Amino acid sequence: VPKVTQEHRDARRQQILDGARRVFSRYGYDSATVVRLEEEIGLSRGAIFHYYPSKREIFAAIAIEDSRRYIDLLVDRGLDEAVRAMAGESREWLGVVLETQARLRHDEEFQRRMAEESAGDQQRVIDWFDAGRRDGTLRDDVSALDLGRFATMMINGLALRVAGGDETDIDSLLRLVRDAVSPRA
Amino acid sequence: VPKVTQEHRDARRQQILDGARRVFSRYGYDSATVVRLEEEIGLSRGAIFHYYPSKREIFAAIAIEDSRRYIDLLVDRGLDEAVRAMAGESREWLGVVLETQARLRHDEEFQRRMAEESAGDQQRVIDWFDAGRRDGTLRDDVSALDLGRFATMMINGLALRVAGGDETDIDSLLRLVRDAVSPRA
Amino acid sequence: VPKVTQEHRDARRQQILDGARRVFSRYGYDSATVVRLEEEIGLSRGAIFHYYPSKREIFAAIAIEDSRRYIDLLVDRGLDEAVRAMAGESREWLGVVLETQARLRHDEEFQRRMAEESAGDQQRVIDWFDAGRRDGTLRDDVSALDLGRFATMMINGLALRVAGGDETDIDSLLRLVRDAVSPRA
Amino acid sequence: VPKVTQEHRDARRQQILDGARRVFSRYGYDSATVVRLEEEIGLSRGAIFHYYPSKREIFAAIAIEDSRRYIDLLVDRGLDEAVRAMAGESREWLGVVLETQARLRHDEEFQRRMAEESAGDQQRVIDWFDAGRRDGTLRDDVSALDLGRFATMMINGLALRVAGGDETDIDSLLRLVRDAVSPRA
DNA sequence: ACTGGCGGGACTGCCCGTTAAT
DNA sequence: ATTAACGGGCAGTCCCGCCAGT
Repeated sequence: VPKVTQEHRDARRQQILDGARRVFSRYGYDSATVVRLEEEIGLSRGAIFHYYPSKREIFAAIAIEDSRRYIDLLVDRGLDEAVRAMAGESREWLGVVLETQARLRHDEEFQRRMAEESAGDQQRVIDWFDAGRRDGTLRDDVSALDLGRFATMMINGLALRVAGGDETDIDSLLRLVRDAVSPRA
Repeated sequence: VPKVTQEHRDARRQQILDGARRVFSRYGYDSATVVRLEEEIGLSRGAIFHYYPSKREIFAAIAIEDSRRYIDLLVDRGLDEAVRAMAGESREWLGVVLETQARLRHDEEFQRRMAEESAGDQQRVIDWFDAGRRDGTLRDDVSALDLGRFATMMINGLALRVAGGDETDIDSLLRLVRDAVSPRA
Repeated sequence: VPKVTQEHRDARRQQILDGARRVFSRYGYDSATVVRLEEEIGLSRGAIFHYYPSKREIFAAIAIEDSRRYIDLLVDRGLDEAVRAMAGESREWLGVVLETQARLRHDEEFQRRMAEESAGDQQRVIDWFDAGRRDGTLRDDVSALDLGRFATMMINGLALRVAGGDETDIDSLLRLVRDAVSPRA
Repeated sequence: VPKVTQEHRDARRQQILDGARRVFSRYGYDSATVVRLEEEIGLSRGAIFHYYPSKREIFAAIAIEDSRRYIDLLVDRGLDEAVRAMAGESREWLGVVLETQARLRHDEEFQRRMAEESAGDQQRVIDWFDAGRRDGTLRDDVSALDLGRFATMMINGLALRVAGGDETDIDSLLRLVRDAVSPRA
């Protein structure tokens, strides 16, 4: 009769996600073996698979959590702040962003999973860009959809840089990005 | 089929690289098993490992070949044309670009290998941007190095999009990129 | 079958060693494939490699176990009894003695492993011969070290014979050995 | 139209056997890969397999050659000289003696091959010991067969020592052996 | 709730011998 | 006679997930 609280369960799930995030980021999905997950998380195989049915599901949960966090950042604080925040972010998070892209490319099942889960999130991004176009802070000769695509490309490209360990002059970068999306003189 | 001409050997090596590129791009490095390589290349294990000592070396050879091709494109035809060409490029190539980034992040040995191999290539990119700044086609309030970084980020971000199968309005994208790197009015 | 007693684990380890000994002895180290180990031991790859990290380590464990047993025999019961016991021994044990010699010759890593492990055992043999020389049961015009070497050569040679399946008249052999090591008239 | 002499062919066969002996002795039968044979012999795969149908046959040829040489030594020069010569012999030869014993134990096909080939040789050894018994240089209370067995055991044991790289005081050893086989006072 | 023993599939790379070509 | 490309089998071992046991 174990009888544990919901809080305990939630804490365990978060413990698993946090440990797993570090491992996925450090080694990549395939080299993130279950043994490494056990070590980093501090729980046994059995416990981990008690909360999540498979390694893939653990990764999906992390991917969704982090993707949502990135969109919140953009919508709440704006592109400028979002880029700046990301550049200063932990390499763990960025590593997961990129690993997610890799899974999306190669794992159809995972692709479906994420499409379902993040449909609403995509819309929030487009809405945000649309609002910017209407209030004059963003150029309106390019569609909100294309602006969104551009922003995502930037972010992904940036993640690739930072996660790869390369130096980046964030101010120069922001100047270029701002000039790309601002209304033309 | 021994005592064969150098042409034959070169053709075989290219056959291996071309088949392997498709497999790496389609499945990712780890899921590109040797069985899949055999099937796609059309040669047996024995033949493949006769020409390359390991799967890793095959991948490295492809990565170097493709990286060089991407830089040639930029230097010879300009950023605009390069982006346009890439967007229309085969998903195989883009897949390898991204898979290369992933290996760079997780595989230190591979990282060293590539650093040695591509030292000169990096310089060519910076030189090209420097020339653009001096003849007034690129803005000069941002260093050539930072312009190069921005371009690489864009390219990588684009690769991520295209390889992921997403639609992209290339003209809108180019307008944004051009406005980012052009001299301010 | 987890959370199991220490007895269970010890029994499993012994089960692995006993099965493996038969296979190593029957086929030799290289031809003792993991499949054959699985069959003879009656456990899966997963189970076997759960207890020992590699085939080499399994062999080392057996070699150490058997080497110790042979020395105990000599020290406790004397050369005469030891030879007699060995000649009547299972071919498994003798096979391992010889396979150990082979590994020692070709596998430097294994050589180091065994040297560390059996340093003390070598001394026990020399001490035993030294005691024999002093109490007059062994000749004293040859050093204890050389007597020990002779005995080991005998034993190994005998192992080679018995393991090879050849008949041996053990009484004749013992007469020769006794006359070799006894004090001269 | 190659047109080579019989001398050329014989030289090639000897070249193969000599190189292969070194490799078999150094690495053991299984780890003596064909690549290593090629390197040490200085001929290509094709050439080697042109003269011998398989690796196994090369080894058998060496084993027979060396076994005959060892018996010649005993019969022509006596036990004392034979032991002394062996102890000073190249480790290559001794290595092959032991590797032969290993093959005999594990490879039935090889066992048959050698039995056929060396039937006459065994008889020569027994005859030699029988002669020694009759002319009084060897004890006659032990059969020639058992004396032969003892000698072979000693030789094999010695080979094991020397090939293993251990030091041996050959004079002490000879004293022990001589006292074992000489007529009792 | 949590542990860890265990099964069995799959991976890369090595190895021997054949054979087309010179 | 000699080369080396090539096929394909097989080796060790790692890895995920299941489930018996506490």
